[in-house]
Amino acid sequence: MPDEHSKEKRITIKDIARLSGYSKTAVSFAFNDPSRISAKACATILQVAQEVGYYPNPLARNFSLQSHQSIGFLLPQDINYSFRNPYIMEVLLGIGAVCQKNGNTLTLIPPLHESVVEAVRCAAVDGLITQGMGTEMEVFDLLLKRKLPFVTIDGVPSTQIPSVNVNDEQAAYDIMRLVLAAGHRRIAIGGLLEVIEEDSASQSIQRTRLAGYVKALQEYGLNLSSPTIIMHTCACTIEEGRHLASILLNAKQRPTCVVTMSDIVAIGAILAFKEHHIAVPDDISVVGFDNIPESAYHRPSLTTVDQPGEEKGRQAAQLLFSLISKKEIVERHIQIPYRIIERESLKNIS
Amino acid sequence: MPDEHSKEKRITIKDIARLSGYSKTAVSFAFNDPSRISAKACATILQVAQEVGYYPNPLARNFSLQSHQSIGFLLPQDINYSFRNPYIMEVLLGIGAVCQKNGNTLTLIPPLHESVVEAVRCAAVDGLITQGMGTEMEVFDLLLKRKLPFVTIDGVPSTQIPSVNVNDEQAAYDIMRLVLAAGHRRIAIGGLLEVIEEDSASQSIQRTRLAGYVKALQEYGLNLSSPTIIMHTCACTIEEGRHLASILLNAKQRPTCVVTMSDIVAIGAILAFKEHHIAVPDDISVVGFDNIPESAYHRPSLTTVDQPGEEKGRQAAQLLFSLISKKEIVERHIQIPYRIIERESLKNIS
DNA sequence: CTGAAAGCGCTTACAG
DNA sequence: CTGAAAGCGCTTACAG
Repeated sequence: MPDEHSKEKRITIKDIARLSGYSKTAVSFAFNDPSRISAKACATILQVAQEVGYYPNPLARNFSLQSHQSIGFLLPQDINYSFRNPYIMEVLLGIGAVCQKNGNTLTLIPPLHESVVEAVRCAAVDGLITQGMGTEMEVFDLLLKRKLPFVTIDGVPSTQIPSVNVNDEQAAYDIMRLVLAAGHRRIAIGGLLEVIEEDSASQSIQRTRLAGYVKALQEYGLNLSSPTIIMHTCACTIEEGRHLASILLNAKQRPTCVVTMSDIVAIGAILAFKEHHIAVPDDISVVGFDNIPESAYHRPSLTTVDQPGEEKGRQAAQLLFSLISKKEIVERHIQIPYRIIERESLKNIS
Repeated sequence: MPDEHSKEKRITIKDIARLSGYSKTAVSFAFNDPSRISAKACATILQVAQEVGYYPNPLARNFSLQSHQSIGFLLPQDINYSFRNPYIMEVLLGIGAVCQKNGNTLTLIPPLHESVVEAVRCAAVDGLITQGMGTEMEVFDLLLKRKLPFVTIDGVPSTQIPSVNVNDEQAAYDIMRLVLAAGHRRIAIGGLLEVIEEDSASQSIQRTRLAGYVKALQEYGLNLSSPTIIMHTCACTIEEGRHLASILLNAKQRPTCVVTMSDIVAIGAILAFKEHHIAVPDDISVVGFDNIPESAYHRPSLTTVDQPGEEKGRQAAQLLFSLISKKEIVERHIQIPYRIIERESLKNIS
């Protein structure tokens, strides 16, 4: 009986109004715009609130204001993959830093019940950033329907969709040229290519990069159908890199160079080669993409394409906040510079 | 005039009710519990919703259900520090994996307007996980007032507060003993110690670890006041590790071993020593804490305490979800095993 | 099976 | 300066 009123029943604005003798309006103003009420009223209200430990319920507040004070980062894959990729972590850091500066939280949105679409439906955010999502995904439709502002990172730039990318085709072209110039002609290409095979209408960053590879190959009289060019689909994880290597080990004609679309895959492949006593780059060369910090430390260090994940995250978040606040957007398509990084993992065999 | 009604005005449940000829109740059921209405009603409603691209507003839904479908991860420091620490990333991965499994999002909560308290006030989550927060923080008061379930990782276990830790005192004791057994007597200790100095009533994991160090030192007739023992406060970043090293370089009597409370600090220190041509471990030994992946790759590899960040994150998240759903909790204080990892960075000088 | 209505806890134009 | 009241868009007992 004594703690009858402490019976769960969380305290609301109503209680504070009653307790302080002011209206709910006044209580609300005390917290949000004290200048609208007298100093005395404000003091009394805050005092009472303090005593009973009241603070406006964020959920109700957000609902009333129709805002979440949070943006989302949509993970295209299982979190166990995404989060193990240092490149994604760099992107995350960039996004997070901007959120922090803007007083927002950052909502990580993994596939819900294994469905990205489902996750987007339920996402309680003011806008979101996608990473590595192809245009084939119905996700974008949904986003447009929900009128939820969003920005893609490593998506395929289409005029309607705000994006942050490096020039993927050019970067892919550059690194493939480097490989070819080093004398390699038997080349394996590893990337998330299943998308491409399945649905020729769909676009993805892998396809964009592939176009760059092809352009370079053609200059050397090669193409994807050439007998010395092997393509193999491969998700963006270290294990898949290992797996890719093991497959190549068993190929009749082993390639002299493996071109991957991700450092993490390249590193996985190198590890597997090592385990099978295949020396990189002496027996086989490997090149990556991203230039994650590990690619410099790793032995052999990785020849790769440097793209600044953190900067991409930052720019994407800034763009998103501009979209949310409906500021005039100067440019909805941001292109970040990349650099080819030559290190140890590519050997000149010419 | 033609697109008068497309005038922003997002569609709501009301519109679907009107359009479909059913009530809002029916529309709601169509999405949440189709068994409560006729198949025909459901089909009609879903059909209409489909056509106009309607889906229940998550914010309103959450508000009505009084749930966010999201848990928070409270970052004690600037995101630029937290996110650069691989150990934190491991914890994050563990938490994230459980969120994904439970169909929740994970809200990253950086200090809001540089205030952790402010951040907690505004956090729109069903519960949260803190990492590395001392008991001195008013944050816990607030959490209790808001009746928000929470779990601490690397906090100081107090009976009222659910926690996930290794046995920090014992682990610290073990590694310090290892250092002493290797013959070291001039020892520098680096950790976030300012808390301790400022407020002796406060508790923190650093203090717990320090107690372990002291216990080991005493067995060798030493204590924190011994002239050969140097303490230096040091935040948990690679730069601070560098800074710590530069200070020790200038000490009159250089220590023979640096004991840090974090691998990232240890690595920073080693890098700085290297730059000053001080060889680790030949000129000076360094030991860490955490056993982040880098500490195995790094040259010299790091002697350290292995604590599984991912596992800690996972357990903390599972515990939190249990608290939120008010399941019977078997154990509110989880202790995870640790291991001392002996590698290259500690030299035997006896 | 179906729907009118209360309720979730705030914010904020509006009138006084 | 102050407060009654509408509104944010859902969910869900409850009555029919």
